[in-house]
Amino acid sequence: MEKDISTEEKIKEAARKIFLQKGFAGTRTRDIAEEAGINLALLNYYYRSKEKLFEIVMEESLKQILSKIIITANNETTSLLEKIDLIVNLYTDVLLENPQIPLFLLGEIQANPEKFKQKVGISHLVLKEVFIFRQIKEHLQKIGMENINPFHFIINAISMTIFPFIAKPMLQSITHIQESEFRQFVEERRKLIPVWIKSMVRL
Amino acid sequence: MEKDISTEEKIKEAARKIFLQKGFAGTRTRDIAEEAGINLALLNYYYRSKEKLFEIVMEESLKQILSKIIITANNETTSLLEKIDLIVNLYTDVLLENPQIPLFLLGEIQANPEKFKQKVGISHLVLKEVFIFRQIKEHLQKIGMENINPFHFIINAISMTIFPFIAKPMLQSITHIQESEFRQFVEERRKLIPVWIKSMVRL
DNA sequence: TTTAAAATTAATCATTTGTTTAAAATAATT
DNA sequence: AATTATTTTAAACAAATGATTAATTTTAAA
Repeated sequence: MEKDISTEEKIKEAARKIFLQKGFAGTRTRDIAEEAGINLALLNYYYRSKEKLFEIVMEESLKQILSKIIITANNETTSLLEKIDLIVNLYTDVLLENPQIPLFLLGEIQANPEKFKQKVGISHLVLKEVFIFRQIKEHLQKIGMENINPFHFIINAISMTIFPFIAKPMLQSITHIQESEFRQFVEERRKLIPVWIKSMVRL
Repeated sequence: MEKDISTEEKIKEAARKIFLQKGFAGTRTRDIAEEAGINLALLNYYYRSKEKLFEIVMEESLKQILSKIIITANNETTSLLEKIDLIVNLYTDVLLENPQIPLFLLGEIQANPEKFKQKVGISHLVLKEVFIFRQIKEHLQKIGMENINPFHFIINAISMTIFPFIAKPMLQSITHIQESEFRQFVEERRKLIPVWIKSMVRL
């Protein structure tokens, strides 16, 4: 079936699985080797060090979670209305497939902020130039709410979409919720969040 | 000034500081000892093991973030309207003082779910018996939205309030946002979130 | 088929890290 | 003041862990 996958790839996938669950410090190279079904030395043979391997996983995860959304948010041809739908749906799709990514990324950055200062550093100004930012600003002026920071609504959409996935492990600890129930809950939110956001900005 | 603080307490406070930032696996007992300004052996002398010390920090953090909110949510004498205000304000207060708690707790649970299954395990049913749950349910019936899960609105309030703190390290990496700006942003949200929530449920 | 290169393995190394020990210093008790 | 209990310290231990080495096997090239 998936037998012709290279050793190199097998290691990266195993690393990804364990890094995402346990984080960098909580992961042992021996666990990665075992998960990948390879000899421990092959990890260093292909990737030099645990750190190098981690950086690859980290960068791919960052890309996975950011690239599409930034492109969508920056698209100048889609309206604010459709854009909200698109972003919520994009995140929901990615997170249903990779529910651990947000907690992994945010946790690693909190544990090691210096390491990421340069890596993902975008200037404060550049962020405000993302097109959706201007769209919200314009709309807020139209409805006489120009005094409110447009960033609030971006955070609202993202937080309501992502948070259930961040809280998932705790929710499962507290409530013993089933995977299917969780999925249904998220599918409901996929449709509800855009409605809520629109009501907030009177769209 | 704070010189008469006991060695035992010094260790716990140092442990708390480092555990919250680096997590259990990322923390070395030697770092705790150094932060506390004590001899390494004293850690084991007072707390037996790193694990025991960690459990204490963990439990206190859980209590810090959950106890007041649950009590508030379960109060039968405050209306839904004030309750929303209270919860958002309570969380904002706690998180401004301890911004790292959510990411710490959620990260540790994701890394080690089994450990917390029993520790914070409340039955699925019990959670639905928290009073605010019934209040939302009743209100939703009143406005003809009884088909929607009340839990959505609890998650909405919590996610919009907590998320900025969870995302703070990443926001700081990406945007180089100042501490004062962040604080102001959160203070704005303190007032806005209740308004948004109320508009969602037409209160 | 022979030879060179690449991939894999078992064993080992060096360092880190949680913990313990035994002695010394300090505080409390008689 | 003498004795006992408590606290603190420096040193060491044992296990864990990331990485390397040298030999072996497999694959590719000549």
